[in-house]
Amino acid sequence: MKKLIAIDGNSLMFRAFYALPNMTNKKGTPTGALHGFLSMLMKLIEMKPDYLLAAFDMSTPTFRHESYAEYKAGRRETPAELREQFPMLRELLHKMGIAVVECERYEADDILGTFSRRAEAAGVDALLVTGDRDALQLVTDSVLVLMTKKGISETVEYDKKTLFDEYGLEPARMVDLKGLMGDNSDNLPGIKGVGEKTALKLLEKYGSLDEILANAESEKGALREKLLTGRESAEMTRTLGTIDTNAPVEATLEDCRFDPSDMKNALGELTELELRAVIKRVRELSGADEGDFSAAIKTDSAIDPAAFESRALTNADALREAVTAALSHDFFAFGITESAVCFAGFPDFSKCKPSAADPLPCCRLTLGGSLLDPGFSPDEVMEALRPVLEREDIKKVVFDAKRLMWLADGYGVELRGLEFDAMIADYLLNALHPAKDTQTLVTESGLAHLPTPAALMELRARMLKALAERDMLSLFTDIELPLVKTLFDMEKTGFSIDKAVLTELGGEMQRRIDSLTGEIFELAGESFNILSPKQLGQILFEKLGLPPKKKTKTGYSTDSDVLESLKPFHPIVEKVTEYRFLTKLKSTFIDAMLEKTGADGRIHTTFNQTVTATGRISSAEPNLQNIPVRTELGREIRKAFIASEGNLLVGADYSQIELRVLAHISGDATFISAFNSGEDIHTRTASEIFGVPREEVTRQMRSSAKAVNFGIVYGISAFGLSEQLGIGQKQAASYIERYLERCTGVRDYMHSSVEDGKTRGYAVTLFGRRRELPELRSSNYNTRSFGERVAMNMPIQGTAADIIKAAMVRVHKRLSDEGLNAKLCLQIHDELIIDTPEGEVERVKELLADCMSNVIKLSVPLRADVECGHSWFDTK
DNA sequence: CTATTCACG
DNA sequence: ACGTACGTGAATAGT
Repeated sequence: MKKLIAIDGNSLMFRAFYALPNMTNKKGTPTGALHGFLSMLMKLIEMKPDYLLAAFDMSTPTFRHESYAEYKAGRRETPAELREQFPMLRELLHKMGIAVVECERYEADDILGTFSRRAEAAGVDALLVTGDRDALQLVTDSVLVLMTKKGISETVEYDKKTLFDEYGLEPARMVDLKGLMGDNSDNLPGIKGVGEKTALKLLEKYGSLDEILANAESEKGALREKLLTGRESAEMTRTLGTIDTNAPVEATLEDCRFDPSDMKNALGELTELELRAVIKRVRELSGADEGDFSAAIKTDSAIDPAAFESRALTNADALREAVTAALSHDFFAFGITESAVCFAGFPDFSKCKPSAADPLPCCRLTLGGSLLDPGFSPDEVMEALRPVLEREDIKKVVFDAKRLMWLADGYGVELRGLEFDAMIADYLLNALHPAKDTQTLVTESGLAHLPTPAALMELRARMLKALAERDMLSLFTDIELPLVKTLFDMEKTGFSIDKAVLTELGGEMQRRIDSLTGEIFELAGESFNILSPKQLGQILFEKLGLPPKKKTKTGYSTDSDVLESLKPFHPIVEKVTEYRFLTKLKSTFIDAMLEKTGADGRIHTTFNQTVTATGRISSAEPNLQNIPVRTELGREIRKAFIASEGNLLVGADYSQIELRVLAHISGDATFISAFNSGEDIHTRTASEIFGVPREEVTRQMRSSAKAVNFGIVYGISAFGLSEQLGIGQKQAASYIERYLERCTGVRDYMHSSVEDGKTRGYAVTLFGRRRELPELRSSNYNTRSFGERVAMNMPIQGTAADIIKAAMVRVHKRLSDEGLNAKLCLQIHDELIIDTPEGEVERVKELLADCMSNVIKLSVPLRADVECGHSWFDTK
């Protein structure tokens, strides 16, 4: 359902002004009303209206003045400080692309009324925003009123029910109430001596003003007299209080269509007026912080739906015909939903623009069928489309190709010839806010209302252009797009699991967990849920009186750092730590993996290609990228991840890839020489920090240096490093200082990555991948500092992600080109695992190391360490 | 649905 | 004076 928000501009400005009467900017210009109005406006825009308008009164007399000269007489004059804010508001609204609506002889109320009726007629929901109770008469099932209270600090939303709950009246009777009570601010008399209480009582008794007046005689005493003498005055008040829902407003609903990204155009004016809080909100809501991507693919003219109305294919002949036609085209754009398959062929790219003359209109196949349309079974559809889907030379244009590959795979059909995946392109253009489906993408770019294949083709054209403008075409075409198929094959291959190993390990753990449970309850003197931080906190800090270290939002922190520091105080702490550790391993890894192992004895994870802000891949359901390795017991779990029958696992991981990337990007002489001469990088760093020869670096020094190197990659801070190392902040700061003194290339990189981030608005990897950095413009110190660390970290983590992705595509291609049966099955950020027939092991080891280390030439060598074994435990 | 905790790179 | 290391996903508790 589309939504209209209509604001009574005068009402809101008055209330905002009286809430902030003295606010001015540095130049002394009053801005309180503007500030209040715009803050409210931002809240309204968060509701994502499709249409938005601000209605204003005109200064000239209205039709109400014409019939009643005293209308609104005796009002205090508008203060000059408020009056001068109106033209500024108009200007701002104009720039923001928000319709300003006025109508000679009518008031803002009437405009709201008129638009609410127009919206109703167009099937659009309306929300009327005002502080004026008169608007409540306009409430219907699809028209709500958002009433401001206490100035503008609070709002109450009225629908028919809440209105009835409060007044006991239908919306249409609200004017009767006003007719009886009158309205001082409008100088409408109503009936003298009748206030809200009496009015409501009478309305409840008689139902309407007309009935009350007709039955005036049956009332007694003073009230009877009042009703009889006030009759005409009440009727006039009601007439004048009735909002005209048919005012001759020129602007149409369509004129009020709203696009948040247009608001960017007002940023200049807002800055001039020093409306800082508003600027921030405008930035966020208009997507100004997300670069100009939406503008780049945004269209002035939406696709004419008539030109691409999809033709329903209702019989086998029509389907065959459509498929035959598609086979003679270069492009095939399609989408599959639960109930339908939509597709269209296109002769070539230049003609993919919508035109009524398109030789192959979109076709729609109903799955399952209905009374009017028998529909096709999914099997029939896939079988019919097979020749098109499997033809490599027919270019497929889709959203989320990997999902479609799985879908086709379910029917034994292979999707070949992937040419464009809008989900991937969108991710490259806007990694922070990836679109969930075609629908969102198509509608948010203003292209069309429906995700038709035609709209998809148009999207393709715009996105390719946007990618080209950003120098991201190669990243898209050579890495991300082919990676889709690589990841699909990896998911399909899966990882073979030895369930017996897991079951055995799980049993051992459970026995230990059970005995720990008893010991903990014994030590605590009661039983409780050890996994509940709340209950555990009570036991540790209240019952046993241990000293709390940190607090969380909700209470005591009981994380592993805290428990570590509490170890000396009470024997229960160590037990709890072990209990936590074991239950974590058991439930997250043992139990979950057993659950996720399929009938084929394998786990098929899902690789997400569009979730991380840096370009990394993520793994889910289950996550195979966080299988334990750091502890001895945890690592045991890897014994259950085994090679297929007759195969071995060949695994390789990049050695220090992020520091090597840092060395390359920063051009730092110390790092480059260290890597080129094959030194241990942490030892080298230690020798720089502590100013001792490399031979004299102790284990302790090396370990500190390692933490510093990590810190550098994350965007160093003295606090973070001190936390990590358990040393003072001063000491940590001095490590960093000495480090940056010695590694000036790194120091300059840290500085310039932040500067570049500020000027460009985004961070970028060696391969051209971008991440927007809205945080750098924040007025909040913490947010801004975070932005700075991200600016330093993203190019490093992101480039490393680019590199392994490129390597994966290469490995995948070579395995297939060279006719090997080895299959990539897992990627863990800097590590690749290949399930390899024993006879291919040597070739695959070589191939893997070669692809990984030679995928790109940096100023330092990329080293990949290769291992092999029967289980993942052994490939280390 | 959010907060906390903890597994990985 | 402030309050932070970067990037993920999953289990659990508790609202």
